[in-house]
Amino acid sequence: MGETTIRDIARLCGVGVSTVSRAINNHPDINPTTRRKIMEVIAETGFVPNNSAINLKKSDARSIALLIKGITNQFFNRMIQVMEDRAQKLGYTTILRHVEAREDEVQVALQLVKEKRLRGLVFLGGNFTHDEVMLRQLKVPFVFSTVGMPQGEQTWYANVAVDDRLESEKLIDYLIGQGHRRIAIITDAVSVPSVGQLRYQGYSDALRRHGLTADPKLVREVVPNGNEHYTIENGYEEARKLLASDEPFTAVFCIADIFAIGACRAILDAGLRIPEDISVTGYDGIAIGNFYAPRITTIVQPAEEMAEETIRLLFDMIGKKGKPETILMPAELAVRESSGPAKSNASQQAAGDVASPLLHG
Amino acid sequence: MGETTIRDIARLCGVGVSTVSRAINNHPDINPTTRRKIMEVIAETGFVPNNSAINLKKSDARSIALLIKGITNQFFNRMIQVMEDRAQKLGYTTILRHVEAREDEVQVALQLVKEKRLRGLVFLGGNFTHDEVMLRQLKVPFVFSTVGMPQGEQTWYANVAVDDRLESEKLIDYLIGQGHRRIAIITDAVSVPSVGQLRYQGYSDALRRHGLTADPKLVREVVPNGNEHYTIENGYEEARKLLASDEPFTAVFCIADIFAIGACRAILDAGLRIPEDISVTGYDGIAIGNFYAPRITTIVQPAEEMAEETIRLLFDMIGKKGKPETILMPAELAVRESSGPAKSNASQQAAGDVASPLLHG
DNA sequence: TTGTAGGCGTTATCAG
DNA sequence: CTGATAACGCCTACAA
Repeated sequence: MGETTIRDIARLCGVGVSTVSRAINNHPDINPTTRRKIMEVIAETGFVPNNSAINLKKSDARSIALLIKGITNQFFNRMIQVMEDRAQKLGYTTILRHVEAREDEVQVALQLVKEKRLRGLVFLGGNFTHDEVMLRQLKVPFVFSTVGMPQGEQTWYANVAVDDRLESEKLIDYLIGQGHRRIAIITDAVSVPSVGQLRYQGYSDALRRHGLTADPKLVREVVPNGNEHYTIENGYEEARKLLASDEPFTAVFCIADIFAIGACRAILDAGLRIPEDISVTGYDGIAIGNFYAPRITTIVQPAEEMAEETIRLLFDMIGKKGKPETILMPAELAVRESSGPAKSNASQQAAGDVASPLLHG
Repeated sequence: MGETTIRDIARLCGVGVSTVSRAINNHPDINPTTRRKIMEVIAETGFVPNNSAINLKKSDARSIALLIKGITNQFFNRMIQVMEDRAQKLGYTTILRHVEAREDEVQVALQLVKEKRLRGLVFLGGNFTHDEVMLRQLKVPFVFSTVGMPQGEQTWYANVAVDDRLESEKLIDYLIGQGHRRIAIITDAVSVPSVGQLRYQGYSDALRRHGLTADPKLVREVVPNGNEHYTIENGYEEARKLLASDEPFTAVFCIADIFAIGACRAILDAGLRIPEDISVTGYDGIAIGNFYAPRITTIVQPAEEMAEETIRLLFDMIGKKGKPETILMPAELAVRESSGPAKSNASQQAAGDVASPLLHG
């Protein structure tokens, strides 16, 4: 026997299928008694309508989807809440879809739009190098949010993000202001368009502006292990290598808080102090960064505001009122406990000596 | 114009729909030339088959679903990887579905089974108090994994979990062995069936066994803020209240690592040292616990093994070879930096004095 | 090797 | 108010 269908219910109640359908969907023109009776049978039977059939039939779903890349990115949680709330107020249903690292989000989007008859969608996170041909095939409005984009570059699609490059510069400016000159960076691939690249550029720009230059020996790219780049372990590992290289530095800029936490642990494991020996800074403003010991100095992205702008932009486009815009939101430098003034050269040398035995042991 | 369909492609290629279908699904009996031509047109057009229609049609999908409750639970990531891998090796497709805190996972399961013609499913996390009537309506095999269940209680459905009660006892035994007598607990609702309850019972049992008694003033239940209980913030808040109460204690058992991290921060903020003044322990064994400063002493659940057992059990049931079993896996007590010997009563008092000004200030 | 037709479960239209 | 019936887009016998 296959699953129970709406016809079984109809037969059981001695009514037509359309009547059952009306009962299920709260249609107005149906006898309350009939309705009650049908609902009773449905409850008894445990009948559940087949979603595929519903989707297939429906032409207008009044729903949007949120495609989330990077399940572990705690930063998105708050944004999702806000977006769902706003969409609901506009009478829309929100479909959440987590996209695995190996999946292509545009491909997923294409499928989902067909399957669920979406009115629009939001890409949360992920790379921003997309196959334009595929993207063009998306016939509904969409917004890239929190994805980042090359500074100044104009795109034909909507984009809400923090100016990664600028904010990184802000952070490096602060470190330089604290007397740091040898500043390391732990980042994601700098050679492919990504937030990693943008944040690296900001770092590099800021150094140059101050007459300094990015020392390749202080630039560490995490090696993708498995399919998730942004892990504590990766941050730990790169910081460890940095320390083991004996290259002197007084601060390390991690392009994600999650890296910063790993880096902190590596530094502590090497017997060094934060921030007295080495300052550590992150980027993102995730919750845990403010609970770590020491609390992580970072760039806090305005999650709620970004979520609101994203939804506003999307619905402007859905309502034909708006065109794709690029919106750059301001972020905030939160100076906390993991950073401070650079130590003098002399003591820096001493710290290196202390660390060495541990590192090579 | 509606979306392109398989018929449009057929017309464009001057062939029948079944030929297109065959091309798409890699059927053997089709002329390679025809096939290539069709694929070309599909690529040009950007045609994507409608999933709803496919699901509706299919009677056998050879797929299972993983229903994940608690998006933030990093502990699940590794388990999911393993499960997907094993299922794939068995020729099955895995569908991942994140269940929001407010959603009922059984309801979601019921829908999904119909929609996707699932062969079986796994519930990852969530409460274990389920509507048995609804659960019975699930006509495919399913396994609750990492959900926990009352000790010794036999269920009619399959279950893979760590013996939460026993493992908690183990942890408390260790603390008592370290000389701790006043041990606080930060837990989730103890009055509803949940891992929070089980772990609380283990705590309480262990104390009793040692002739101690659980002091209600040292039992803190997190207050659900929003819909996610397991947050760092909640751990922080309860620890803060505990400290503010001036009730003396030398250790705190947090029933989740995520609480432990919050608790650590609260203790450090109060000017106390870990573990010299207060020992902190967690439960779960999530990655970040081992990178926190101090590293968190905890119960490490065997993620991989649990995942394997879950899949084995599920497929035994799918293949009619097996019946629902309850499998309790052993977990490991990882003693790390956040716990140590209890301090003597005298110095404990002193610490209280130090902390007071900060707490009441 | 290819095309035609029927049906998957639901909703909407249109008569009764 | 209620009940047939035709789509929705795809797959799969079955026929050619």
